[in-house]
Amino acid sequence: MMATAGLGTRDRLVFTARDYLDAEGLDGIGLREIARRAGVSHGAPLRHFPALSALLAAVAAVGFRDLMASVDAAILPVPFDDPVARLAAASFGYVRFAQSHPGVFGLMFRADLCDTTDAEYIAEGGAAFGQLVDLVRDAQDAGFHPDAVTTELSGALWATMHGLASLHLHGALAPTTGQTDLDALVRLANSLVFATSPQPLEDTP
Amino acid sequence: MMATAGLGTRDRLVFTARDYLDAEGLDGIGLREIARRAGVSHGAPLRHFPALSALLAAVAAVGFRDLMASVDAAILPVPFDDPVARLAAASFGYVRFAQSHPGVFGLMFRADLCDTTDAEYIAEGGAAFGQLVDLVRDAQDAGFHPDAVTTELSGALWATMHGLASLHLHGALAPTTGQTDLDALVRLANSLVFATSPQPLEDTP
DNA sequence: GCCATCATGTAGACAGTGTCTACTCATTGC
DNA sequence: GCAATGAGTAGACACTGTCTACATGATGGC
Repeated sequence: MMATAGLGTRDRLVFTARDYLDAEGLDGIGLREIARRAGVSHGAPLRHFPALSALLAAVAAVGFRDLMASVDAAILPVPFDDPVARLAAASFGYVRFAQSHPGVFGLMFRADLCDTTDAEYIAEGGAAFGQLVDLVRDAQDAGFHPDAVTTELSGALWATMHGLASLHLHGALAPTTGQTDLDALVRLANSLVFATSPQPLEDTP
Repeated sequence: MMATAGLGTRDRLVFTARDYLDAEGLDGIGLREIARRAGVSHGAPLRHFPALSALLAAVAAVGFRDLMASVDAAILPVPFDDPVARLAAASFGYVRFAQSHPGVFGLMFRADLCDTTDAEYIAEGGAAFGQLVDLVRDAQDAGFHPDAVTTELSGALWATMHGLASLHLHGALAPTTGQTDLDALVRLANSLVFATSPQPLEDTP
């Protein structure tokens, strides 16, 4: 829960919505509910956003920043001289953000709720992908699939972690795989993708 | 578009909803809209389903059957004696279904729209995952990550293709990766996962 | 044959939604 | 001092899913 005192109405609406998503999830969020919790009338949000989808796009943009922070935190303890390990660690940062903020994470990829043409939404989403691309480029320089197109390789790796996070939040993985520990599935996916790199990671004298 | 003449009202509602999803996508679907298109009053669907979410769960169950058929069609031309190639081919069946029926595919993984406790929904979803597990088991017998837990390995592979399909439908992949051909990304993801199997696929005498 | 029962469909009501509009009020700039 | 603007309120509107009362038609028991 974030303190919203001292903020302007616009920012208070954004952070109220974020708090709602963290507390109640994606279900039941709406313009009137956000306005109620922010202590303003149901028409007030439309003075700051042209529609609900614009407000939610602003919330999603904050979510992309928080996602990048979660990835940063995950790779922080991994030494710079092991770029593949840093990339693998980023996976945990991604799914852990999805796990700790399922409402915001779900919102970020819902085009029917977010105005995906919003400039801030596009900018923050692009920055988050850029963070991944940088990690992938370093890994490629260290011998990880060096011939692949960096953005495409990034997209494939992104999809793997995004799929794990999405299916986990949907509740589809636990009853089918029998595995309730998402970290274990990430480790397995990482071992599929990273452990068998065509270029060996260690020097083999 | 499926002919709905001669069907009972219940089935006509399900197939009308499926036609709507194929034609218009997930946005704007609703109980009253389905009833209008099926030519019945807005209250009629509730005589056959306790709520809209139950009707949509029935639509999703049909979707799981269609998904299985798409995967079956994709592996059909691949010979039985190459289980890893069959598994790789299944990936294309999965994403191609998502591409050709984005509305139904999106619905199938939306717990806020579908009643995920519906018996038929659970049964068909489980059957679809079982189809994947069988393919994975055969691949493991042929040397593909033979030590992994089959259901967990299946979940990880499912997540990769599910993530590609989801992000593609969200429109996130094209502007970031620059790649508009989803099949190319599936090939790349497959090459990440399959090409570098720890056990060589060919005999190395 | 008749009558009760039940399944099915209709129409209206109700509470809820997002958005639009008219109105109020405080602040700002000239 | 006053016009103009930004911000907030309250009510309306069309729409939604669900509930209820009612009509109708088929079925089964006597």
